Amino acid sequence: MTLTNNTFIGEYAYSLDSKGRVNIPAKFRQSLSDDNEGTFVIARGMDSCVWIYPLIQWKDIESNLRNLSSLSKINRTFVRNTARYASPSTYDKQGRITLTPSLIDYADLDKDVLIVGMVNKIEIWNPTRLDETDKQNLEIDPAAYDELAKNIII
Amino acid sequence: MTLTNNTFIGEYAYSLDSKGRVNIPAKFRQSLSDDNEGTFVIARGMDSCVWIYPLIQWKDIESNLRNLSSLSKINRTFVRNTARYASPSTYDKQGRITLTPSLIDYADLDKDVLIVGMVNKIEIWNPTRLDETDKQNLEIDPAAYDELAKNIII
DNA sequence: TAAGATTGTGGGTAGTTGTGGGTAATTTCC
DNA sequence: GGAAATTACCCACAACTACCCACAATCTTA
Repeated sequence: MTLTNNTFIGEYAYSLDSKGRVNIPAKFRQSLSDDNEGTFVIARGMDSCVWIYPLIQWKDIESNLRNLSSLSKINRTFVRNTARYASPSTYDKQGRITLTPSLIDYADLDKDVLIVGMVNKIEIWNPTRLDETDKQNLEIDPAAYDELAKNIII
Repeated sequence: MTLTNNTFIGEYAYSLDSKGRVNIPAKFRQSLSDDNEGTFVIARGMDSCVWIYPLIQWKDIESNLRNLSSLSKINRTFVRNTARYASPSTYDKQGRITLTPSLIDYADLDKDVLIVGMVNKIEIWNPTRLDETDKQNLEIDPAAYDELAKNIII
């Protein structure tokens, strides 16, 4: 049973093989709508993890970047930082995508990885790094949560 | 897998040979639409790097430059600086374009170069120069940066 | 419960890609 | 006009990547 198209929830323990491939959980693949042509775009996450977008979602980001004039320095920096670490990856017959060495290095990925559904995108983590990040986040400012509460009903 | 036509993302470590040739990453060449006839226009970047446009994109820029009245001094300067160092370059059977000595000098390129996809164009960097530029950009106004990011949901 | 289908993981192979260098054609300069 | 330098085109090879097949474990279905 899939929820909405291009929507990803849940957590999976998978493995990264010697060729830099990770399987995308079957449930996630089923959720990916056909117009993505089996393609994701992998990029640097804002935490030390890999972000995986459905292709059409990335195209949206891309068209926004396209409208930023390179005359302005801040625009150039923003476009560069966003586009630089991104690359498309179509899954193979087995449902795996290939990560770039640069991203594997950035997210400090080893054999065992954790795949996390983030609703509109997917995260790939080194389990240890995620633990650490979780612990740090316990110290999150309660006031920040209150602020967030204004924007979302759960 | 290619994204949209004439769209370039990702980062590649390539090398500039003794004849001033650099390979254009295969993914970038595949993204180049046929009406470009395998031709790019190389120009001075606004940072210390080389900018590479698909031919048809450059033609667009040309027509924009055409509309800048030469009555204004800044227009004249801008048009001159943009047009002056630009030159077309068709890639060879191996997928390489030849850079002009003047541009190699401007971007301070050595053997090892970094090729960066900037969505609508390509940048070629001396890796050391890019590092330096990255560091300088940390001093960029965070508020302005956030403002940009706010409009693009990533 | 048993048979069949699906899913995650590993590895082999053929084609592609990046890089170096050689030779012929073209241009530049005296 | 001819020599020197530059440029454009071609070939070769090593490294890498995409694609294919195989198999075990799990889930589905009758």
